[in-house]
Amino acid sequence: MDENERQWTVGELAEATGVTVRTLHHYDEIALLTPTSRSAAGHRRYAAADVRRLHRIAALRGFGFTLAQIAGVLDSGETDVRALVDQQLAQAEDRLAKVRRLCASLRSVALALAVTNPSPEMFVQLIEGMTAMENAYSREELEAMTEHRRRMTEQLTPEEFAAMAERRRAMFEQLTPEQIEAMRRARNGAG
Amino acid sequence: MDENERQWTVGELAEATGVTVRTLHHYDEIALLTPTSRSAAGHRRYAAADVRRLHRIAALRGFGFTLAQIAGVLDSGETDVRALVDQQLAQAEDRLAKVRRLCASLRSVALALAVTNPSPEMFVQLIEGMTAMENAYSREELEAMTEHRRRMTEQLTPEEFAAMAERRRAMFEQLTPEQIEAMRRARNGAG
DNA sequence: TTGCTCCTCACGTCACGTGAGGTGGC
DNA sequence: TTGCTCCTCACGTCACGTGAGGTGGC
Repeated sequence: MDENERQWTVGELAEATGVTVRTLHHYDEIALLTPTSRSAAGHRRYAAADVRRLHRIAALRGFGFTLAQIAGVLDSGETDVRALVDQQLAQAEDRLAKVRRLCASLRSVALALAVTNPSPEMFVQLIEGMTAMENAYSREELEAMTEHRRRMTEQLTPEEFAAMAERRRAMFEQLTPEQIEAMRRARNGAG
Repeated sequence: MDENERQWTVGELAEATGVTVRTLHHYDEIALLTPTSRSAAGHRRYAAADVRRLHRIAALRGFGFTLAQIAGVLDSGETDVRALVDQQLAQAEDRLAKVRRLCASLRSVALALAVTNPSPEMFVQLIEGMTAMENAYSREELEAMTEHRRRMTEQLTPEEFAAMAERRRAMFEQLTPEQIEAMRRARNGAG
């Protein structure tokens, strides 16, 4: 609009907003944020309108939207924002549940490792044992999900099965009952 | 070991364990899980030992480890598992906090959208407003993090600044005080 | 002989990171 | 003239997904 309007170079804009220069190049490449003009030498010149658009992009990114979704919202007026948010929320809550379980599992493993520093083999057996425990403690999930594990177990020879059980027992024997209880609580509690 | 030992083809193993055939191909490519033998025609033949290794891989993946880390744990005996778990836990707790905030934000946006179905422009302004609110409600973070936003605001002309404030005001005017309060609680509550 | 499974390339995904090699403005 | 910033390729990331085109065993 105004010839005297303040302009930004990529570097200036990057520094001012905290994104990288490469990110601005990328947004230009995919036509999400194209600078209003270029200098004679081909350098990008961002105007105030571009800066505002970048702010919007950053805000929407903070809400977990993909760049394609953001482009849709910013450029086409026909986006069903309600469906978009609902879908995004469902995804986020799904991830939340997963990350919670992961944290609980890792915390209980860390707890076990705080008292012993096992060899990698023992560590792997601890993880396997916990994975088995997890399955044992959510029956419905186990039923519903698959019979994979059981089928796999059936396919093992009795000798293999016994060896597996023995390794697992040996692992848990190293822990005190209190530790095992703590692990269980960590797993089932505020997941 | 035993010539009569049960063997699996890729398809059988995939079906039995719930991973895809492509995943098994991938694990073979990166030498994470190489079938014990191949048939005359070059078909992969997995033995019981391979199946056990796949189980271990799956268990470790469930704990969020990368394939490279898993290879390290399974193949080299020198891995510092304690450091590995601590690092993984720190990462997971970080993600947990982020996903929690994201969920809270999305829930409050969904709440606002439950009463009105705004145009994409209004929606973007709502998001921007919430981002601003978020910053307003965690002073220390704002101080600590950067002055980016403030610098950006300073770079706007007074007219632009006023227009921004006006748009934001118009957006919030559409909401009842109760809705705004609920949004605040959603943001600050069980984050 | 017909299916179904198996094989090996090889490009695509998502949002950039990271050089490589060269040019322009103060 | 020296730096610093800018430019455009173009490959790499991570864990596979998805065809493409062809072969092998029941």
